[in-house]
Amino acid sequence: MKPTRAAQHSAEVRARIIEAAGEVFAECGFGGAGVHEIARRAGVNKAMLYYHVGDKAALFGETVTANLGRIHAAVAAAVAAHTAPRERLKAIPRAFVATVREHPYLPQLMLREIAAGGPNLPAAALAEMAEVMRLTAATLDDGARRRAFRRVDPFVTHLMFVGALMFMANALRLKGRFANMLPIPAAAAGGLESLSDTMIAIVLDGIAVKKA
Amino acid sequence: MKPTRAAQHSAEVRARIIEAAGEVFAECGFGGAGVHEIARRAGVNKAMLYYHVGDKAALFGETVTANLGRIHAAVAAAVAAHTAPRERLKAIPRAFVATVREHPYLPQLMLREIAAGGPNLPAAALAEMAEVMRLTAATLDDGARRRAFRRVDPFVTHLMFVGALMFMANALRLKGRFANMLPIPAAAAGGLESLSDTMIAIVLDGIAVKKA
DNA sequence: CGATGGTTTAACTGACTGGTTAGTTTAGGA
DNA sequence: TCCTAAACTAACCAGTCAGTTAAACCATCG
Repeated sequence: MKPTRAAQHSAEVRARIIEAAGEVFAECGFGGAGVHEIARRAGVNKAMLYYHVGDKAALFGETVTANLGRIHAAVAAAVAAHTAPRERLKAIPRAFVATVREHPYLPQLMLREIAAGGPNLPAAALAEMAEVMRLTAATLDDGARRRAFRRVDPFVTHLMFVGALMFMANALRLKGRFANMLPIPAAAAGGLESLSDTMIAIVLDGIAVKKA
Repeated sequence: MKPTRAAQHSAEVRARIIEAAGEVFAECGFGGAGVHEIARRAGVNKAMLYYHVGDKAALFGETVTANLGRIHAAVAAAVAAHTAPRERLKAIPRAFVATVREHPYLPQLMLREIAAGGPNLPAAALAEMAEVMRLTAATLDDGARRRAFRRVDPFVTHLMFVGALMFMANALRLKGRFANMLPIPAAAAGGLESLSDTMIAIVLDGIAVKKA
């Protein structure tokens, strides 16, 4: 009812802070990140972090929850946009990749969060994760009902997709340093999109030759 | 030529330090880890870290390289122990899992290292990684020659296996907090071994039903 | 015995950390 | 125009950090 100019500005500052926190936490980890640097990148005084958001842990929690929300929204839209099981399943990693393209620090942040074991993860963040997993499960179930998919464990499948994608997104940054010791892999040249598409193709049709 | 008692003791202290460093880096990340805590767990004075190994970055590099070496050795042994392509490929994630069972902090450490982008990774560590990837590639190539496997990108396949495994190993620690919001997944009850076996089965035979 | 050199220790330093607070500026309604 | 509350700042605090140093320990060997 009252989107006064002040309130708008306040929300914008808060958003800037959370975005900056995402970058810094992704680059340095929770322990390595400094609130001073977060304030610097957000272009605000350090005390404003505490005024608008809270202490370092709150900053972290807000950041992670916001990013999980983005992923959830993207995956939900992708699933809704397709009906054919195969295309629908393919769309899930693509939604991840598209979100990552907009927020390049996201995979780093997520990997760090998972590695940390989530001591600073609010329940809301867990709920977002569970929602996304449910979307994968529903897609797999729908595909199985329509005789397009075999019945596979949705929990394992989802973890595999997400884990592999997040890992790949981060591993890509090491590509340059591998140049001397490995033949440059074809699929890596196209970036994360290419890796993702190659992966989903392998998982859909399997590695083993089809038995007669 | 001179495994004097003193030199032996020195090597043992060094090993204790590197083991302790692995634990602490895994739990807290590079930035969050304190050299004081590493020394405490190793049961040595803080200054001994600098005497036997070096500064914090050196400690980290040595730790990561040592653990990658363990994985490399385990995977190499697993590949050598099997000849049938399917069994050989299955053995690779199992080797990972077995190594993780002996060193529970390993997946955490690896995930954090990948997330960090490896600024403290010595070339030796990269070389170990490349060697392991080559083992996967060789297994896939052998399987394809023997008409047991389709030709798939070995780079993507390897990253997918390793990424998914490391991610799952870490995600398992969140299992308890998901209990209220998700039906407890069957495969998760058996721990990482079960998840790994389920995953490899999915990837080998694919999600899609086989076309006639 | 005493000298030697690798090993270990406690004490210390200066830089930096997350977090607070007293006080100032700005916007908006009466 | 004045007043109030929100937004903001600079300075500061107490504690922690990685890293150093000088002195002491101790096994070995002449």
